[in-house]
Amino acid sequence: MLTRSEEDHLKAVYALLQHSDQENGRNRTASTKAIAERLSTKASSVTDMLKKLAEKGLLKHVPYYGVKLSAKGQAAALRLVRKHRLWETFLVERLGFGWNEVHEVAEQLEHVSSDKLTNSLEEYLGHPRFDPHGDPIPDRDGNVQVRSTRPLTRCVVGERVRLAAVKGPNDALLQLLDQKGIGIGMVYHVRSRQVFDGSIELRSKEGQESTVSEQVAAQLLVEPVRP
Amino acid sequence: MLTRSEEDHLKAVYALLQHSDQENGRNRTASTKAIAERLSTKASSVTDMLKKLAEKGLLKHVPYYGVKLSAKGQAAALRLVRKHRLWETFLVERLGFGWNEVHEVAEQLEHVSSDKLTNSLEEYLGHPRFDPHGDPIPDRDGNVQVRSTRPLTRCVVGERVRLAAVKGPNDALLQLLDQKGIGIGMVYHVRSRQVFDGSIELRSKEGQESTVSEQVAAQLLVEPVRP
DNA sequence: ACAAAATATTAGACATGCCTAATTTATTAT
DNA sequence: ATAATAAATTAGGCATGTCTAATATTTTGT
Ligand SMILES: [Mn+2]
Ligand SMILES: [Mn+2]
Ligand SMILES: [Mn+2]
Ligand SMILES: [Mn+2]
Repeated sequence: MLTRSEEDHLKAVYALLQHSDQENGRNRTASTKAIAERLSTKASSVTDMLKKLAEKGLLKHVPYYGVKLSAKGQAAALRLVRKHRLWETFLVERLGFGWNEVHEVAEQLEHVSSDKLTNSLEEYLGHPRFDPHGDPIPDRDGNVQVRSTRPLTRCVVGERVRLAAVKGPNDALLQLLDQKGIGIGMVYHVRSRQVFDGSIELRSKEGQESTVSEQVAAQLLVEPVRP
Repeated sequence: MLTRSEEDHLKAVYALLQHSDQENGRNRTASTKAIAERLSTKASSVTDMLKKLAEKGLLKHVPYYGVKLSAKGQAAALRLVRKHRLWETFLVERLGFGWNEVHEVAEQLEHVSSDKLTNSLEEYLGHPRFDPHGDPIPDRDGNVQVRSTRPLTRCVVGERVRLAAVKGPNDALLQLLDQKGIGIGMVYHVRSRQVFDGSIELRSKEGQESTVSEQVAAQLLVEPVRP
């Protein structure tokens, strides 16, 4: 049985390792400071918790270097991520929450422990594979759908892409996207890219034109359109 | 902001006061020992918590006598009861849980704090007025439906009654009722009552006959059938 | 290569919530 | 009315999770 704080620490480590895996090479390690920032605590508190989790065999801690998850820790983190994203999906799909309103509540709901609940919820939602922000929902065995996405900033003019996910589901960013009518799953034609500020002009399949700044484009993860 | 433990203590006090109000006269008080039993803790821990809650103005604590809820405490308890019963309803109605499987999970879910979540859930469920055990769900202002129910043991032969609620939703009891096909809302004709053991024979509107022991009958709360 | 800066850990403290054992107060039985 | 019993509180202790300040180690900049 893990406490709420233990679970949150594991999830933070998992998220940071995901990020660094994607940006730098494989096999990076999560830093104490980054974990503390993500959880709004202090580095010293994180060190304490890392020692505790290492003793429980959930992660490997090399003092002054950082941590990696053990198989057990990875599994626990994935179970939490699974619950978080299933609840987010429930809140948006069934209760009519906006995709920018779900994070805090899911942050609480994810800690409810009942396998029957988690699996029933998944079934009730029709086994969704992605959450409202486009992030993949791990299945009950901890398998995560892998997709080859890249930021919209890496696209060239003329490409057709589908918006797969939003990187840092920040509240203000999600509201901006709502206003522009930009949403997960939509397909866009990259019309132009300004040299001056890096802003990008998009046109949806339905003919809707939108311009996004470079800052926004960097947060939009797109995937190639199949056909 | 109340902690989980504070909330659970308030709810225990509320439940005990409800019980004693119904059985004895009005204005009874909840005892330290009863609270401890209900929460599976020790009396000394309860005393600590009662002092804390009294300082916060949530209840009135007269040492060596017992506690009553203040208006603030009553409101907080009712919010918790509301969430508990809404979640139980969700689990049964939407996720297909059995009515004997919901308590533990609802015990966790009730502590998730988000008014938007609670109210959306209520609306999603179609503003249910009773939970799967027949207990009334307080509305967002803390109003609770009052019904005049009595245990089946107080009925006389020949009466027609509707099963309104199950008193102590004990797991084994609920399973027994499931097996006999007895459920909330069903209307029964009281056919006979044995002098020897107090067992009662019932016949449902649909013609299904069931016999229940006195022990079971004492837990079945019934209300008069409207005509 | 070294000093300065950044990052991490340790030491020591505090709040919370729980426990056991000892003590106080209330209830009950004779 | 008093003694025995039950219930409640207090005292003292422990685990958890957090903090600040002091110290250790690594990384960075020149
Ligand atoms: Mn969380
Ligand atoms: Mn998400
Ligand atoms: Mn609870
Ligand atoms: Mn119930």
